[in-house]
Amino acid sequence: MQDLFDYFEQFQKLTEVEKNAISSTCKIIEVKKHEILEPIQSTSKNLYFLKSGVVRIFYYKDENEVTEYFALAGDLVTRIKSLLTQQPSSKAIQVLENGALVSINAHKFFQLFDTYPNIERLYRLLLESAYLALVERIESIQFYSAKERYATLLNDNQLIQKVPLKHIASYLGITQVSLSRIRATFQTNSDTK
Amino acid sequence: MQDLFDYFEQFQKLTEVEKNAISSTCKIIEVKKHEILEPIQSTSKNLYFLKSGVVRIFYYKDENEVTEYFALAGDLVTRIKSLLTQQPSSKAIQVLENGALVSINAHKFFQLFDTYPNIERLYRLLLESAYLALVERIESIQFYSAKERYATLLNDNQLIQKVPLKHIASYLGITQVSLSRIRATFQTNSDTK
DNA sequence: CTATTTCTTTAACAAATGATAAATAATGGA
DNA sequence: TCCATTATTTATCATTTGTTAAAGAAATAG
Repeated sequence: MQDLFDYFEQFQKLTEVEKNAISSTCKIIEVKKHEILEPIQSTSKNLYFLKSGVVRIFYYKDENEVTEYFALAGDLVTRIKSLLTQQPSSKAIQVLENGALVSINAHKFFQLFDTYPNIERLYRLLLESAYLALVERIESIQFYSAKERYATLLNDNQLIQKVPLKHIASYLGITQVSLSRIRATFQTNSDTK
Repeated sequence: MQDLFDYFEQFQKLTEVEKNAISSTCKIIEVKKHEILEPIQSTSKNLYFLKSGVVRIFYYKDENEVTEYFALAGDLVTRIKSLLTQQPSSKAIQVLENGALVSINAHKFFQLFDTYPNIERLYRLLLESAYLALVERIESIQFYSAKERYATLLNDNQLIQKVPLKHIASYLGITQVSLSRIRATFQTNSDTK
């Protein structure tokens, strides 16, 4: 669990008591490639912290899978809307590479807030950080071409090596064919446009 | 200030003491059409709650204005990245229709968190709500055509009547010419696709 | 190791959007 | 009210992305 606390403490310093309280809401689970960690239509009960491996969140739009989010080691993974509303989710969490994650019982974790304001603060800071990341993602989606977004992914991420390109395509909001075309232009001409 | 508290109490019930504490961080200001409330390159010090009028957040991408967000009465307005990082913002807040807003001093407001965990909770719940709205916006941007998004704006919003179409176009991530074309198809044929 | 399935690329054509220019329409200030 | 400015639409052509189909490459199960 140390890696989880290292991550948390980038946001908020925690006492041993607080860490123990958090530990009591967590368990470590191993996951295997292709496994559906949380299926579509289930109601989310957990937050996950990815220790190793790769997972994604995806959903269907008109028969087609759309990947909404990729997580690598050190990332948090949640179907947050379902978690907060306790409604069934239209999204699923799937494992793309074998790994291990910390599963945090959200109900128990949220209950800690009344006793430990510092844990609520940690959570608040995590949310702020996630919020900022989303704002940047919106700018990237809305105001950059697919080619520019792919170029950014190439720089930012080890993702390209680890996940099927069809998932990358839907994550970028384009078809796989279109992504192939874009990739082809990167072979010869390494502009970004 | 009552409308602000009505809004807040949808998220978290507040005591009189807490409301007074919040009031001490606020002032009401009147704003006029075209006024730049916070210019580009300034560092954001305030959160705003719009009592009346219309404002937008915009920035420049390659000489072109891009509208990121519209706020109507009852909405919160923040350049959140700058507010949280205290770095100069690449974005500006501009008034589109005369109105009034509650300006909340962020530094003072955040300081209340140590004394009033309930106010931090309120803020946390506001963040959660804003986060969910962003997730939905991403889905809307990434997986619906400009035409579908415009149709949604038509239904959801009084915005269309109140703000110049060029701002709507950049908000939708398309050119004004393209929006004009889309609007033309709505005259004859009221499909959405 | 081979066969089958899945993934990725390529091609050809269609549809949507962008860029530029010009024509109308609407708005705001003197 | 009239003029000047700004906003919106229309037209034309270029570019990007989508769709469908098929071929080639890679991964996986038996």
